[in-house]
Amino acid sequence: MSTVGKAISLLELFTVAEPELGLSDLARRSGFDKATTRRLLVALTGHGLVEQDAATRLYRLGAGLSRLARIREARFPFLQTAVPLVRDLASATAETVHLSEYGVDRLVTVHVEHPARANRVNVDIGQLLPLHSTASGIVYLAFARDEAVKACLTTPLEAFTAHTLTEPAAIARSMGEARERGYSICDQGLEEGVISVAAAILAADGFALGTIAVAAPKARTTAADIAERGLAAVAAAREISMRLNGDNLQALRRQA
Amino acid sequence: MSTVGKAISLLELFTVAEPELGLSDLARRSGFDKATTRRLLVALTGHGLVEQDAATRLYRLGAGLSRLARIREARFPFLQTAVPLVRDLASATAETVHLSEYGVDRLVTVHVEHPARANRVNVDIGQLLPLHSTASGIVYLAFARDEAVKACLTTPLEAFTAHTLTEPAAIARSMGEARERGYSICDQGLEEGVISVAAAILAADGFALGTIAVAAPKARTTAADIAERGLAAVAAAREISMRLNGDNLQALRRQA
DNA sequence: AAATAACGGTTCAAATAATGAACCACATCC
DNA sequence: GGATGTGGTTCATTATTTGAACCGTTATTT
Repeated sequence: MSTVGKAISLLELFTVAEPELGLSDLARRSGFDKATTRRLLVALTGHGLVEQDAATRLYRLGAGLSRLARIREARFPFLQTAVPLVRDLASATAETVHLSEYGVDRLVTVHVEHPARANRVNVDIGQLLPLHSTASGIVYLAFARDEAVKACLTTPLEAFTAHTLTEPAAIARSMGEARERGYSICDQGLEEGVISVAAAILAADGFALGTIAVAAPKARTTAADIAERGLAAVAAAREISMRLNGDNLQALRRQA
Repeated sequence: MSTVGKAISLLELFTVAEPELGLSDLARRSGFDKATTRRLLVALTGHGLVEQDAATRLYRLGAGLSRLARIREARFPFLQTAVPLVRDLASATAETVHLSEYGVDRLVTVHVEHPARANRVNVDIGQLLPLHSTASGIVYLAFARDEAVKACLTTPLEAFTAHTLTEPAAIARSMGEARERGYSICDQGLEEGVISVAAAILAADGFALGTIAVAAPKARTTAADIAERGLAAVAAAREISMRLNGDNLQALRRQA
């Protein structure tokens, strides 16, 4: 792995659940030597991608990341555009709604709205979603470039639950259904007792760039709920796509 | 420079004004060899910090940055907390209001609200503000740790305009005034014809972590405007500080 | 339409930067 | 007091990065 890759993999150790980590901890988790880990952290800190708490000596992600993310957002106002519609969908469904964006053969959760009820599906910001075992992933693949689909289906697929589809053929079938319906359904593919629907958000070229998904406890979800949420997700995704691409008709080419 | 530093300095070439750059361009601006530049870009792309447009082959900042920035925000909800108050201050003053956060001996502009009028001060997201020649910088220093102040005042200070203060003693005086008033005033320190006021946002330890500033064309700004904006900025900064630190009284220790 | 220049991307011997075992100093904890 | 945990540092050894020269394409220019 390149030195740069190592440095970035240090950044990836920080999560919502554990946003601050010590040097030894980082070294242990990354598998790098303590000296190496520290040198990388110093380099990252020097550019503001990591900060060190003056008192606790713990490391955390730095302000430079906010800066870079905002520059990206200025070019690509994905969050800005999508968040209001995620909120609307969340209040309409009273279930967890999460927004993801494609990045390096996975989907990256960039926003989440949780309903104000105790029994709900919990999704963390920053969580990484595999493509083959989530509603978001399936619908993403359904509207993705062939290369991306091929790349996904030719690697061995992990089974997270007894329900996870790992056969390329089965996944292709799911994708086909999603393409027809406009939304995907994933029944406990990543976690037992969770059922999700998702719709694809399209870039100007007509290919998916991200997804919007509704996740709910299976116990209280009926077939009618699924259909209703699916259609609502499609409407939200379509609206986000249109706002992103300035009503460009090409955006709907594949979804039509 | 470490390889990691080089990779990050590539990220820093992207701005709001130029969010997409080609390989040769990046190599030229960074001063790295084309082969090196590309290897770094590949490493960054492999982790989602950079994306390459499939059609134009241009590079841009990647979705992974949004992810990391959101994880940071979850720990440190600076933007989430501050943006509404930035908006309020912008509509109250009808001038440009910008929010910055400290990062590696500069302030990083993380949010901006522009008034809906043609003649205004324009600030870009991601813009880096020097500490000695901006209202934000002065008030930051006024409430910063001694080390940070020392680090700033012991390096040679650039004069951006004829009005820029570059004497450590003059800057220390400005800082003192800012500490007394609660807000700083910077009269054309960075750009001719622009006058700004700023107030410090404090962390739980009582030291500044960022600033909120109002910037306006000097031509239409009276002494009364300055005082009014200053007090409004202080109120906004104090509110943000309190919300961030959960009404923790310690937050006001130094501002009291 | 041929020539030129600029683009993105690749190669491999040479040069340079990264590595990690052993080492502090300090803080708990038993 | 001894054992184990931190964060941080050193420097000979080692592995990675480097960049001139290369290729194939795609605009410009003549």
